[in-house]
Amino acid sequence: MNQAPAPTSFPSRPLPEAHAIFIERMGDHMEMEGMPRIAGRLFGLMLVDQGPISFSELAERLNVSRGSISTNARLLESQGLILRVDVAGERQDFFRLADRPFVNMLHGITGHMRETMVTLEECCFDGTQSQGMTGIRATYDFFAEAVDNLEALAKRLAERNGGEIGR
Amino acid sequence: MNQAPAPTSFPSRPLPEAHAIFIERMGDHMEMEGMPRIAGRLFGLMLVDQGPISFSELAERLNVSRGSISTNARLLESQGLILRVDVAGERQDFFRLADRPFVNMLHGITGHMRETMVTLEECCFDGTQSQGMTGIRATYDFFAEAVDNLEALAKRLAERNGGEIGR
DNA sequence: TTCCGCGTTCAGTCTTGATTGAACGCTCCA
DNA sequence: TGGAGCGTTCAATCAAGACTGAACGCGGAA
Repeated sequence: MNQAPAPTSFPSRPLPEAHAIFIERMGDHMEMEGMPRIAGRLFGLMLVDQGPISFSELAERLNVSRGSISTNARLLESQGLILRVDVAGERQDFFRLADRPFVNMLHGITGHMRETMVTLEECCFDGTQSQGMTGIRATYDFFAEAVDNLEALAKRLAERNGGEIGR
Repeated sequence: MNQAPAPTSFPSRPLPEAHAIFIERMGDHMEMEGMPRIAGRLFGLMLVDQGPISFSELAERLNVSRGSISTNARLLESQGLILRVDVAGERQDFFRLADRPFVNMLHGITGHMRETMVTLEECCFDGTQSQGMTGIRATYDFFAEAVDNLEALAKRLAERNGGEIGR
């Protein structure tokens, strides 16, 4: 969205064309989802090269500032999509893809939905019995069912070893 | 997000407190989802008062300009969340809640995901067999499974008459 | 102790997009 | 035919927040 550095950026260590496209697509997608575009590109890069990749190499291959890597790597880390790891004899931080990034992603989504549900409870259960209450209850029930559904999907993915990406 | 007119706005025809809170919460939620805040508040209003409500009454009750109602009502209409209806002897447009707004909402979500999947196919199936391909395939498969899951949920909701909100 | 490499933070810049209000065109009624 | 009511559109305004680059603080090495 904001300040796209270049329509398509080619990293210093060239990637197969398909990989480069994939990375940009993940940037597009994450941006649509309300996250910084760089976070999406970073996640995309780690999906094609599961690392470990050093902090400064990330900045080079994505053509972004170190500040952006710092911010966005922390973001992905906090969501359980990537891991910060030590590499023997190296002072730099290294990152690799988390073990089940998509399972963790689903948990992040349902976590947010649960938070919204908590704020909705204030309206749902205020004691009064007005006409409009049925729509509010229906909304709450919809959230509840969606959360159940997504968590069931997460559970299924987690139990399947095919759900494991990365090492 | 942008330019919130007031922390909490109370419509000209006062609503029960819980309804007013609910409307703002839906504004918050839709905003988080990347939609205009007014669209969320409008959807929230129609969930508690399923109408038909006239165009100008919507503007009054939400304390926003007619231009905003025009834009956002069209948006919700395009997503199948509300319906524009005729009211006998009235020149104004009226709106009511769609019959299964949440089912339609799910279809909108899966529609977007399918579009993303199409763009991913370009990278997935380019013939080459590089190492990073497994991550790309895993991403694609995750999307496919999530779409199946959400569409199954939509189908279940649609088949249940409890899924019907509005008249 | 000094220097250098490294990650974080923050002020500054810039883009996006939400919202408004006015102008417009349409339709219906007098 | 004129005017009023109605919905849409568009330029202008404004806030949010993405990204950068520089400054900073913290080690470890010389």
